[in-house]
Amino acid sequence: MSLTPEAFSGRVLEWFDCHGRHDLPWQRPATPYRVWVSEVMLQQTQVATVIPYFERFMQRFPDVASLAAAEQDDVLALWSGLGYYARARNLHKAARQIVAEHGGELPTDLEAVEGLPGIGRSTAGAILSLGSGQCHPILDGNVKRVLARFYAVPGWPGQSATLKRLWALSERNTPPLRCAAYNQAMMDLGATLCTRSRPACHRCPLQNGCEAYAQGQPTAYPESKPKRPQPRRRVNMLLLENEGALLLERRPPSGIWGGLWSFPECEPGADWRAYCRTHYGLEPGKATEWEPLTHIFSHFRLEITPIQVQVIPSPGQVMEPRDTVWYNSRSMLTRGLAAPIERLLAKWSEGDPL
DNA sequence: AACGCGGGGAA
DNA sequence: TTCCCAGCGTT
Repeated sequence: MSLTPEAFSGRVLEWFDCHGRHDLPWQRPATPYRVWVSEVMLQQTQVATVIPYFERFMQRFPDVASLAAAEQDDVLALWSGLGYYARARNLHKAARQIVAEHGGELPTDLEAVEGLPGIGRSTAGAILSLGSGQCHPILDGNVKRVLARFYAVPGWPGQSATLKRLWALSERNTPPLRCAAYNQAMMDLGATLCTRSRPACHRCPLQNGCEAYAQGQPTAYPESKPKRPQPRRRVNMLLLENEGALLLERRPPSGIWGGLWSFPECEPGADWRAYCRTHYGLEPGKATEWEPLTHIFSHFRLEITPIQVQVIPSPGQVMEPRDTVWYNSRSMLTRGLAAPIERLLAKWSEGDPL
């Protein structure tokens, strides 16, 4: 015999008033724009990590108009280190779309919000409930976990049947009154008590009635994604150095580290000296191979072998038309950099004090 | 070393 | 419709 929706949301709201989070940066004030930016940052990232990024972002881009007017480089620069850079590209694209198609204000219609790049059903529901006082259900990772445990929902949320059930449960329990508080409460519950490992069931307002708890194994829900072996990829990164500066090149607009700045890459077996000449018009000289470093993605591991090469412009060769810049450790770089690239630059700067 | 996160786009 | 992609922090 499970709880009525009113009883479920009542318990959650009562808990929220005492133990929920009421002073997150995007809650004061909770405008649609601020909630939007925060929700996108929170899509793949935990609250503690997001907070400093959010503060910097709001300083630089306080509203839709300033974000829309910015260069993508400046947006990616503020996103450097957060990961999943498609989020930043979509945020920027959506801001321009809002200026072009919605008069510079976030639309207040659920379907219109959901139509913006980077915003799906859950993020749209969060923006309009937390930011505009409307009532819509949400289903982020925290809510999925709480509901999957309380109702012992089998399967993992990547399966369409499981996802459908979870959405139905979220819809059913979301109350028309205090909807924003309820949504925030469910996220807080999942983030602080009903955590992935070691949930604090003894403090949970939903303990009584929770089917996973009754079974004695709350962490069995939601089931985890079936995993497969991870392929390994190797790449050489060329740290081309000339007069105390390193060559950086912008990566293609989509894919890994899309739009970010990185080093020229070359296949492990390839002739990187010839590669320097033909693609960059640079004559390679003295070279040092660094210790490889491994960067882990969810679906593969990337083994990077950095090769530091002294280069001079080659008289006979011309650099191909490429999006490049010479990085000098004294110059402030306001461009997006992936985490391992940032580390390599730091390491290079240490070895090359100016 | 394994895990999880929300949405987009290709298959 | 179903996979596959992506980058960190946490455990």
